[in-house]
Amino acid sequence: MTKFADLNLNPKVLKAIEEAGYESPTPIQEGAIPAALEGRDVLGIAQTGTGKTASFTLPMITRLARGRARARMPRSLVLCPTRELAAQVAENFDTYAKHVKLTKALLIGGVSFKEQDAAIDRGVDVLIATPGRLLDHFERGKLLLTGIEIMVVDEADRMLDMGFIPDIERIFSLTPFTRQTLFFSATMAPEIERITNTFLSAPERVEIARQATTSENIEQAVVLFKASRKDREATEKRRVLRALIDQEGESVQNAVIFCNRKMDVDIVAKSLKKYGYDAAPIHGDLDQSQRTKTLDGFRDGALKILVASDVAARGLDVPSVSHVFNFDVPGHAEDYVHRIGRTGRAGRDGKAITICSTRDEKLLEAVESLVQKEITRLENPVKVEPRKPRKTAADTDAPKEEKRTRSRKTADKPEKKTEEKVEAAANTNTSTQTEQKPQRGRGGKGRNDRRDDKVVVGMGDHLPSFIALSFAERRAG
DNA sequence: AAAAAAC
Repeated sequence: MTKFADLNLNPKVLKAIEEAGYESPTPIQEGAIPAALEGRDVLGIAQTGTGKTASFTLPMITRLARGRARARMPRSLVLCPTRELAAQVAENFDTYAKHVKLTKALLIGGVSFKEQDAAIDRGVDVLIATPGRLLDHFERGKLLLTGIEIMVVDEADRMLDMGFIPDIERIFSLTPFTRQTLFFSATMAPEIERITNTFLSAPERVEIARQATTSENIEQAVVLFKASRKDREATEKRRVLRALIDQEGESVQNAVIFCNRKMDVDIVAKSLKKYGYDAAPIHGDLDQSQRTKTLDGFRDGALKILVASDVAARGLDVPSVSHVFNFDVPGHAEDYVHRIGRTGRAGRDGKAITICSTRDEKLLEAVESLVQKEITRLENPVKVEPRKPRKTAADTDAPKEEKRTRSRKTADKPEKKTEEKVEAAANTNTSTQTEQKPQRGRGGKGRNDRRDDKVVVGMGDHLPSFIALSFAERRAG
């Protein structure tokens, strides 16, 4: 079996690898490192979790260990689709370059330019960046890409999904064509194929068998969920989620809960917190310091439940998670594979439970045909409640709160939008919660009096018809 | 129907 020691890496890099506790390269590393060390282009087809990052950082450090960077002329460039991924790559450089003198800068959005500018001015060997911020620096004339010796494109298929390909092409065109290019993608979509044909020359192609289906040690289940009433769908769905978490009990060491929308990420996280769960949200509308803080807390075990958008579905290096819950069935079946791949890593067992609303059954079919198996149906852990009186105070309250959320959303205060949404969502929750508890009588117009539907409360029978509709329906109609 | 990424 090949050892790192057989790979011609810089002895100082080997020492750091050893200290990190590694001895043998993964298949992608074994395939990519020798070619990269020879200065050849590499086309790596592999997913996260295969050791992809080290397959380019190790040879890069070895090659960059000689020579020094000049001001504003970085010697190498790594492009990543998300800020978190870029930060992870930077950490990887720190780990393996700790015995080598190497300077680096992390150029990502959401943080101030000042420190980034200063680092570039000093001169860096490695620039790790998301495309938007990199081009921003370039356009300010702060950066020259003509000194790039090695360029890495990480997670190219995700860049494609996110519409970054024009940016990537532009960045390629700003670097010398003599550069070495290391290009990584999980799939080879036609557009990716085109890019590699244009910008790579005689690459060493290293392909790691794709996890076409999901790993065997992940137990998968789905709960088919139907709301008792349209306007209570969101509330009841959150309730199903809590019941599922409770049902798993102690076996939930840590979990990621995925939602399809950022707003739901906020609402679900807020709601879980309210009910005493240790949960925090992460998505692209939260500011960067918050994102970093939350993710760090989750990594070191201080936070138990991460409620996430698909920002966390791919590429995020979250240590093995015991559970993944899909609050929504993902809109793209492939994302299902990425999401549940957050659990069952490194041979450990994991469990993935998906909540599927009636309207998402088509999406579930798509998922099942992709993973090529039928996902075990789980009984809805929330028992059907005895029929409730048709109208309660909460029923008239809740839509009012929603209405407020909506009008606030249109206010021109973009910087506070997210915060207000959460706040409004929390208000919605409050009324929701009340809804499930027995109502206290209120000036003789208590619950019992209303059972016969005789007493007029709030708007009484004169409910504008749109109020009874869900948000989605209002928007659609 | 969405998320991500620049200010």
